Amino acid sequence: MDAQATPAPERRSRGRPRKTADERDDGNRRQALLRAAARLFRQQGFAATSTRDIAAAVGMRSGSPFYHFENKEALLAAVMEEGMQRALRHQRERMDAAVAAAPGPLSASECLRVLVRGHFDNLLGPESDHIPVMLYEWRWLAPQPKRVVSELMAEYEAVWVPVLQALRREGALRGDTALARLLIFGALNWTAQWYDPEGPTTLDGLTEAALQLFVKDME
Amino acid sequence: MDAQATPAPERRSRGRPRKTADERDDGNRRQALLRAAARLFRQQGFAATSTRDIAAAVGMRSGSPFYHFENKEALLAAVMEEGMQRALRHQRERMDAAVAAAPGPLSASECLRVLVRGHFDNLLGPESDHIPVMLYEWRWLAPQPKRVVSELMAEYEAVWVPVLQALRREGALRGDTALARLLIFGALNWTAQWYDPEGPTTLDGLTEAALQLFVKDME
DNA sequence: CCTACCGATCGGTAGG
DNA sequence: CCTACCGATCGGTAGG
Repeated sequence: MDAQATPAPERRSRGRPRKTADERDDGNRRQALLRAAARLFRQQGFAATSTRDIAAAVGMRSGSPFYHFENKEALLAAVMEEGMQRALRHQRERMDAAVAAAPGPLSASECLRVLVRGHFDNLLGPESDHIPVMLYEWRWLAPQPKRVVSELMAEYEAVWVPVLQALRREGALRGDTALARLLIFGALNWTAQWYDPEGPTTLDGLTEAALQLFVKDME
Repeated sequence: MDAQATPAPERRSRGRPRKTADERDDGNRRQALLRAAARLFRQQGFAATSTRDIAAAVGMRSGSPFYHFENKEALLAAVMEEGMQRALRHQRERMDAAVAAAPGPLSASECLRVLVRGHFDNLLGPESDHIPVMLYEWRWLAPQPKRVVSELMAEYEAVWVPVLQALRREGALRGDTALARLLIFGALNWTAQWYDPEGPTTLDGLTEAALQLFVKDME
């Protein structure tokens, strides 16, 4: 069964047109794989997505993703790490922009609004597959990248802590702030399950709904 | 490769001890499969759990689950349907008990407390694998059971609607109640990702934290 | 990055 | 419910 008549490896011209130099070898093939992996891991989950699916999505053959990534887990790790890096950058940019635009210092609830709105961008905006993958496919991450991504997540969440504590001092938030933070992130992260960008609610509207729910004494 | 010398099917005595009459044929084998499936689907996800894993968990051979269930999807559907039926029953019992125990009528925030506390039982209590499976493996459910389970979920959520509307009338909740409900369920459902029953927080404590976060003007 | 594989595993079935 | 399978698919690799 193994041995069979193999046709001579004749040099037939490829079906697909040859790629020009700047389409190839950019390392943008790697980027294309990452984007496709993020989308498919989100749609179907890590376990149900084959490396063949990912290869096909970018026009490669089944073995080729392994030229760019050591294995399937490494692809997942790269998706999550890139997602978290981008989310962190976006969080910083939004916060800096809000501080720069405000006439005076930002109130704690204004800070929270900026953080929540930015989180919705990271979670639900365009090119936002990476973060839902990180949240919902976490169990498949190998121990080593798990530590790396955990630290990035801690960094992301650390920005929220003083904001929540300030709200608590104002009386706009009650109870344990650590539990409040976990519950708030739950409410926000769960939107990835039901939010429809085509629906009537905008990300700004969603942000207001969240603030009305979490923060007391809002004018 | 297919044809090979098959040893005569001699009647050798089984390695496992024979089961007594009341251990067998109860339909409790079906129940055992459901429990094992719920646990494994929760731990590893639907796609990564093999029917062999489930069979082995209850001491069956690889083909035997298909004597009880038509296919793997039917097992998942049964886990979710049973989980939702039990959750609904538990919700009704808790609510009835609270009404019976109270001296007067229940306030809206007292109602919400009962609902939240019961939801944590359904999600995090003992024998609570079914509901997290339903929440997190939803995408694998076939269209027909999806309709069935959807209706059960709608029934479960419908109990919350008048409670949230009453809170809104009191001023204890602001903004759109439909959005508030989705955000609240998100906060509650996400606890399945991080809550540790061995940790310092009890389900009662978690309930209080949730009510402090969601409900304004709590004494 | 493709070709041509391999060994392992999986859902499911026929027949008893 | 077990035995003994099957066809399909999967992650990954050697060699170019």
